[in-house]
Amino acid sequence: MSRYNAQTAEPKWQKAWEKAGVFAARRDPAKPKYYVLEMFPYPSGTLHVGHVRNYTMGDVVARYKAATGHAVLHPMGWDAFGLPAENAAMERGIGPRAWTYQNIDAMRAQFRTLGLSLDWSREFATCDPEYYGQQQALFLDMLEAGLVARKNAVVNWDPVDLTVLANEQVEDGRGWRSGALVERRELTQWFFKITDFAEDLLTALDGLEGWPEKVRLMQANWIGRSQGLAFSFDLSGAPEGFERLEMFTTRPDTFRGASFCAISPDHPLAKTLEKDRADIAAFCADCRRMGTSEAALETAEKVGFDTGITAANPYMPGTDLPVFIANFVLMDYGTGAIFGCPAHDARDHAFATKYGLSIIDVYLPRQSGESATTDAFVPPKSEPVRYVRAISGPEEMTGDQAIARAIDTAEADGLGRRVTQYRLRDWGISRQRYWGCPIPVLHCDSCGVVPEKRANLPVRLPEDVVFDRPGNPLDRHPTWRDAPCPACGGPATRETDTMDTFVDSSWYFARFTSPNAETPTDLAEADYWMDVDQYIGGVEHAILHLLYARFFTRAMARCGHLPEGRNEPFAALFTQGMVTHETYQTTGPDGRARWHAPDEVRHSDTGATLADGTPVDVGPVIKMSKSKRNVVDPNDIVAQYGADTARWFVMSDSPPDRDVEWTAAGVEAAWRHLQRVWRLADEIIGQSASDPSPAEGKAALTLRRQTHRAIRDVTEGIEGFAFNKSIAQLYALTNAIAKAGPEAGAERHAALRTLAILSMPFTPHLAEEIWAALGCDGLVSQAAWPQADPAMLVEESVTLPVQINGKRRAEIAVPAAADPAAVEAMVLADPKVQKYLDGQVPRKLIVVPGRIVNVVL
RNA sequence: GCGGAUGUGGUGGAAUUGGUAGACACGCCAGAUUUAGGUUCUGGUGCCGCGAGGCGUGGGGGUUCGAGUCCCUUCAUCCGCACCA
Repeated sequence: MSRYNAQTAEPKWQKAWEKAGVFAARRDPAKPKYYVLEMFPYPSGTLHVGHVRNYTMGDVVARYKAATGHAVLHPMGWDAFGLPAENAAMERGIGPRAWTYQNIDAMRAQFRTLGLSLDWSREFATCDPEYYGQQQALFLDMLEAGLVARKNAVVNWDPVDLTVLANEQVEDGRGWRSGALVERRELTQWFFKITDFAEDLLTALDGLEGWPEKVRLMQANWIGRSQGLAFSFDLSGAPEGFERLEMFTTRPDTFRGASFCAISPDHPLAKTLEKDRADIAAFCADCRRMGTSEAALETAEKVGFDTGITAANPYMPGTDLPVFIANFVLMDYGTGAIFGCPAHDARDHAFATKYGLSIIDVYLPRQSGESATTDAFVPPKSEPVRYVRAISGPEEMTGDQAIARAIDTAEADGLGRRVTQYRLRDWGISRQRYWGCPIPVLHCDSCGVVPEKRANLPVRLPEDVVFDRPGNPLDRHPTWRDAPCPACGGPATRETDTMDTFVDSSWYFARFTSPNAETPTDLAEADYWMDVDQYIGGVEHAILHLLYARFFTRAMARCGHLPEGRNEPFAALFTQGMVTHETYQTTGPDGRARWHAPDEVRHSDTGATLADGTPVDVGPVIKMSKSKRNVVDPNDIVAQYGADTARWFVMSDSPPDRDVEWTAAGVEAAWRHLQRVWRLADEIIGQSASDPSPAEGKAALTLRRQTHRAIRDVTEGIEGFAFNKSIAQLYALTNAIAKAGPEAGAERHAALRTLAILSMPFTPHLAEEIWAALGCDGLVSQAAWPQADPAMLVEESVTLPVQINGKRRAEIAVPAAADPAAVEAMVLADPKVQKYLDGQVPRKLIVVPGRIVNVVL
């Protein structure tokens, strides 16, 4: 009996696939196309088991689609720009470019050992000048199409690292790396005008039926469309130029409950006031400091500063509403100014209580009619309430009805207009960093901002840079920075900001359709392959990456780089779960906790210990992370067990969208199963060679039925992204073949052939090995997927459970085709049923054909 | 606070969508072979009960001939978003 040796078999088949060019994507008019894509990896340098799971999922789909007659595109590339390369440059003196390409080489080699059905001929990295040069061309096209804007934006500036920080890089008002107090700085930045597409990006979500509902909802909330009224109140006591205060509200029905107005500390009025008033300046400074920390924001008390200015509410003649500067008003949303209605908004209520402002009911509960003095009364807008201070309309209305009427009235009175407001903001893409795609524009003293000539693309990143001090090395690289103005030829300087790396990942899927084109895409290729039929990746990209990609397909279509109307990049999206592992901890002599890697820990009946016997605390099962050291290196697994074992394990047990716990026992089980399949194949092939008995008889027929059921169920599992169920069915088929024994004759041989094809998407190397041993032609990776024969799926006889008053009391065997009346007779004749009947006549007899019988007494 | 999910054996999870709850796997128990590679094979394994039988899908109620599945209510856990006017 031979043993299956993954270490020799796997490289052998990988070479065979490569030699035959099995996975090269080819346009084929005779076949439907299928584009399957997993989110491309960042080349950190090491593959982790999360990658193995993610890419195996895509591989299962790709291999299955190829077997079912599709022209498959399944490419791979590298999301290669980004900050870690610069950090590496600073920490170890290796250039970002060298570091990145070295990582790519290492990871590609690791990927190769997994036996993924990837078309490597299309590989590229986003830091290849051939790629980012086309991205620069896209930028220029979008600039011409009016989709790019240049405007000021406030950023978190780290004065020590000389860099902009993301919100999450600011901790307690300090930079995460430098610890320096973060400043708010206004910079002129480049923006993509994603808000131009806000409405379309929102409404088109309805058509994305292949997306998880959860992700669609998150995107809808992010875009945040709301209808409301834009209006203004006249101010008294305000500085010149601020005679009116522009506001936006979604609840104009509560106008007559207004008791104050509030503006953001960043509002132009606040900024004007703070110039002459030290107390206001101090208050605003306080608010801004708070704004940098999320935790502080959450717990922050609502505070305001009474400016002494008042606003006149036209719907409450004679009242003067005090105007506050308040820490809870956002400049980024609406106009940065609100009116407060304490009776019907919890936050306004808290604010009014604190500053002794009046609380005026606009509407009351229909039944109790109680006033809202202790708590804000905020019923759903669809619920009818009793209006006591409506702008117009009957006493009883829903909030929605009252809002519509209030808007109509305000428009008729010339006091405001109906507007649609979005939460979505334009996408700022400027990054003050080196390792990114240069923005292809120059700044000329006489011509202003000038786009680079297309002939000069790509604007390459200079290679002779050093990271010996903070800041962007492009800023201090005169031979790169200084260049002739493309318009007048005079002296000019290059834009030294580079693009957000989300830009790189917003169109790579389109580039894969024609990775060598002289333009961003080849329209004919894009027309054939796009959109991506199945996209797979982590839910952490549910908002930004996916929204930006959706924006880019629209922008590219407008610029002629994608076929018109092909606006959605991903027809179907699947968000996979993470790989988790137990954590292991000991307490060192210094009293500090230490984390331990799984391979340092020994398990026995008495508990977990280190090699030297030190007891180990087994902690919770959490996402694998370097800091907790609960990681498993795929290299080790592949070297020890082979790629098929790793693939089989990560696809089994847990549904793909849930987390899966990596356990040594689970890997062992996968490995044992694959060995068992091989032993079984070995035995059957040996026997059928000497004894090719015909596949008749009962055992053969049973096995044939089981085989066809397996075809149906494994296929269903793959189609439904329930790979764990497919795996369970493959286990069941293996058990069935083993159980059938030699009396099933040649049927075992046929079942084994089917098993080889059905398991090919999961364990392709072993499948090839069996396929070859069976003497089948060609590669199983190119074999056609089997079809379940409907005749083999129906049973001739079924066992029906019999319930008496809903409790299962007996079973009867009936022919599958038996009609209900015959079944009824058989049930009543059954001795066990008669025992329970005890002479009574059933009131009712329910026969669900093929399912169940219920006798009601 | 708002929004969304998820709760099934010792464990991961199945359940034809209202029709035999626990497929498949891990683990465990018993037996066989005496296995040299990380054995393999057979049988058993929801809980209580010696048994007939009873109970059982987070808890409580309801609809139904029949509920893991539908409705109401409640608890727990997880995720997303957020001073969004």
